[in-house]
Amino acid sequence: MDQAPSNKQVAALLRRIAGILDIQGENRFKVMAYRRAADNIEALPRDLADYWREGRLREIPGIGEALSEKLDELLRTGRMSYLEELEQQVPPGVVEMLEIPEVGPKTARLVWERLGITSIEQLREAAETGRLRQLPGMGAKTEQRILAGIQALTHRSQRIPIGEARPVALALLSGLRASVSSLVKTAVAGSLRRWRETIGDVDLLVAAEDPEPVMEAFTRLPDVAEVILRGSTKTSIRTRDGLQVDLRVVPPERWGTALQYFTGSQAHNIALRERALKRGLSLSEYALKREDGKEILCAEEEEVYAALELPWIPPELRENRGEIEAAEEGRLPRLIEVSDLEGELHAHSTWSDGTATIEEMAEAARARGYRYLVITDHSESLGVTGGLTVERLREQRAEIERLNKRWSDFRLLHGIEVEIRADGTLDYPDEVLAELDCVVASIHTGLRQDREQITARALAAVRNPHVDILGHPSGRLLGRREESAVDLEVVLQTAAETGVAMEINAHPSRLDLDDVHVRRAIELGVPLVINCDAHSPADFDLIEYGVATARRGWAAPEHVLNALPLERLEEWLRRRGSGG
DNA sequence: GCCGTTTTCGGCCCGACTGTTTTCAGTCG
Repeated sequence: MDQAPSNKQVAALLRRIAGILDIQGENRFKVMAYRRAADNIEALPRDLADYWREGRLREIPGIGEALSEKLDELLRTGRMSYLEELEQQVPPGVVEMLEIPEVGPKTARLVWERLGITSIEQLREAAETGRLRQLPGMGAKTEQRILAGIQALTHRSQRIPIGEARPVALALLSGLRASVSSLVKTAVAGSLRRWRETIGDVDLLVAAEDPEPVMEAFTRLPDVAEVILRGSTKTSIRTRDGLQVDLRVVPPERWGTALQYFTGSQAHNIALRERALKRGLSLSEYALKREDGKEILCAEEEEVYAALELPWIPPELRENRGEIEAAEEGRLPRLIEVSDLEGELHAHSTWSDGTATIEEMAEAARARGYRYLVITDHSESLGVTGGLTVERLREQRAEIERLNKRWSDFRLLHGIEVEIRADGTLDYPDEVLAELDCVVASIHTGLRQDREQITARALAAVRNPHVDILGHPSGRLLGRREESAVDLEVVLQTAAETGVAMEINAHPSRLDLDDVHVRRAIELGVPLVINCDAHSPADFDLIEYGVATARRGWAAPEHVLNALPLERLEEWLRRRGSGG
């Protein structure tokens, strides 16, 4: 085949196999093995084809003999005969039904075999005309649930960027705290607590002696549009803007096991429970249970990990990507924190498309305790942003020098976010870039170029001795625009040679680099910068999203340039040779 | 299907909620 399938595409094929096997009633552990392999392949920092070429497929967790042979066939020939064979056995429409919430493999198989239904549309008709209820175990309510599921599928609530989910979750929690006085503890759990870049549904956890008034208050919050299910300890609602929120209430003495469990990830929890079993313990959200049935209650999360002979593991690492092994061996990194940061290296002002003056931006940065700020307005060719001509750029430098006379505890540096043009050249000649303290090079246009072309552009910037940082390297906008076709592996390897830093753009619509490539960058020795790409003083608050992404990529302060004090940062910039 | 400081064979996380049930199966996370 001319182009190797993407990791996402391979994962989709494996999930398709899992779905068919599931419908056929295959061993559920076999089905799970395919799904787990799909998850692991999707989380790889490099193309599966790279591992294949290097003969390292079986080093990927969850890939054994059978799967490596199937993947080898796929990568060699572009086909997978096992899947083709399976697809002959179950109609595609039946597999599609698995996408419907409330419809699982048993239901899909039942309606197919007993009623000959082979599409979602036929399933809808059968539910509407009351034909489903003639099947064993199915009644009118199940028909309604399936119809609601099909409805939900058609305008399905996609995973939303964390930047949209987090404020909603925090608002619901504070609403709950305001209306119930008996809450002992509250927390955001699930993927939000792990700071995943997108959120499927929001998990909230409350410790209280009596769950009933909490449940009651929760379903009455003003933002609640629909109560999906209402139990004694678990309630799910949908907010007006379509976000599903699950609330669990637990007794305070069981808070530790509950918070651990509801934080996930599922893969991390499974690994932890397996570890518990090896120690003669069974772990659930309620307690650790010994073989004699005696419960060990954990009021704090630390106690859960301690019982399993592990140090506490930060939520951002809980993806079963080696964190349990690292914890066991005392190799957990000291993850970077917001308070480690000394400054910001990517900020705009009214000189281009920012909303605040350089002075206002500087004072805002200084008020946060930063020691430095690099002003990086847009370069000339990005016309819509009011990009700077060389002449304006030099006027800006004078302004920055003037402002710098005010502070002894803070310093403005003069930089640029220079456009990497569609032909791969930079927006300013080298001698202009050489005048600047710090150069961020970014791609904003021609993002749909093919892999070869756009990678060549990124490489040209990474190889330019005046460039210090590659800005938002993948170009993605979460929920709105896929990443460009750029070959990040090649870019990172080249950056490791030239010493150019990669940006972790903290804006929650970008989070670019993502966690997986942050970890790869660290592995290759590429320096990182966590930048807000601030266009206003309020944007500095977004830094927590960037720090969380860095933490998910196992970043420690020593991996991050803007954790350096000013003097050492300037030294680094001077050594880069862009200016200084 | 995978995997191995109890195993190369025999395990593989654990529980809530719902509906159609009179004891449990299916789905979800």
